[in-house]
Amino acid sequence: MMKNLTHLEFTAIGNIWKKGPSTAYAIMKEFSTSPSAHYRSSAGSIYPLMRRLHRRGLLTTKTGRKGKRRHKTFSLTAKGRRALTDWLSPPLAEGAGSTTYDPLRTRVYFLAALTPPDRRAFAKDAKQQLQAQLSRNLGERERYRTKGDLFSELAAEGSIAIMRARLRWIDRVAAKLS
Amino acid sequence: MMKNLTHLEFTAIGNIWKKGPSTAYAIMKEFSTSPSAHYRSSAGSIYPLMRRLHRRGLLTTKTGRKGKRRHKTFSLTAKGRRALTDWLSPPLAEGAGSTTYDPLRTRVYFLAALTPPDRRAFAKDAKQQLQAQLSRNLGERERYRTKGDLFSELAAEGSIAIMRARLRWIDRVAAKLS
DNA sequence: CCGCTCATGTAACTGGTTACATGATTTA
DNA sequence: TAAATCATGTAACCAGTTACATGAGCGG
Repeated sequence: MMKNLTHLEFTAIGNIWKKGPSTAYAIMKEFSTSPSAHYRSSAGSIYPLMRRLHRRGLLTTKTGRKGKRRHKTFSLTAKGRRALTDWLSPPLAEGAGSTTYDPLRTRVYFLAALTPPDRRAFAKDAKQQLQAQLSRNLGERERYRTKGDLFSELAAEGSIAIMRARLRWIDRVAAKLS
Repeated sequence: MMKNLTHLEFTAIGNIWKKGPSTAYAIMKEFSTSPSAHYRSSAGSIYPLMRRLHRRGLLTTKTGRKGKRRHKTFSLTAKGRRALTDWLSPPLAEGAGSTTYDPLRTRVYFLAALTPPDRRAFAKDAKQQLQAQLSRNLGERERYRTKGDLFSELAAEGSIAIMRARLRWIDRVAAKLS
């Protein structure tokens, strides 16, 4: 009955559930401050998305004013709430546990196309990027911890675990290159 | 000068470099047998993609025949080869080392929307999916090992490392839920 | 001879990107 | 008072999805 929403749509719904009634702008900001590159979404995607969810009956709108500035606040409907819990409940959509996309890994498949010194340069650069990202993720977890947001903290621990695994892996790759 | 190709385009180029001249069909099959959900591409994306790369001068075509059946074989040009090495060389495109998208992690952010028993059901299902995927990844590595394809084997080790990290993480999540 | 695989494509659609455009309010 | 932020949107574009369509060759 409820056909497949995109991951962006689910995340928007989830955000509204978590933070309460929000403007499209607030959702957009939330995405853009996320450490994951997947959620760097902009006005061009988020405003049509909110309209879509509204048309589908997952959100209600209320237009407010603050001085001369209007703003539209979106709230979850019962149907929207249900969409969220369905998304979180088994059976999880195929692919939820499947291999994630990793642009570094994809590159390693073709690393033989480089000369040995260039391969090492690749590994070095990759490692630096991973380390920089890891410290950002550690900061993110701290912020959630101090806010007392347990589930976001657990999620952030997920990214940390993955970043550490990728770091150890890239070290192994580098070791094989020398 | 060489503006951004998509990850799919780079992977197609990489495949041709690795396997030599290939038909669009062969590339398509290669993608569809990949364990990563990102490469489940189909005719509708791959044929236009190859044409695009050809128009851009990264590939050349040669039309052959086998009986009455025609097939177009694509080969890498020098420019295509250069696009591949550029893609693999530092500085790696921003985001190559950034946090990867993980549909399980995204869900955990909103897990508080479920009742405690449903949260545990989520974790259980997630774990099963991860385990199933992990064994597929182990098989993949074995296949590469026996073929003697070192870099693909290293790449496969990357997915294994990540899958294991996710498994340990989901266990920690499950532990926090009880 | 039936069904699968090889092989090539097209057409309609859709979600997301980039860039543009506007204007009010807040802050340095 | 200038710049940043809040807030809303549109328009052109593009890559990838789904579904359709065709036909040769091969193995059981």
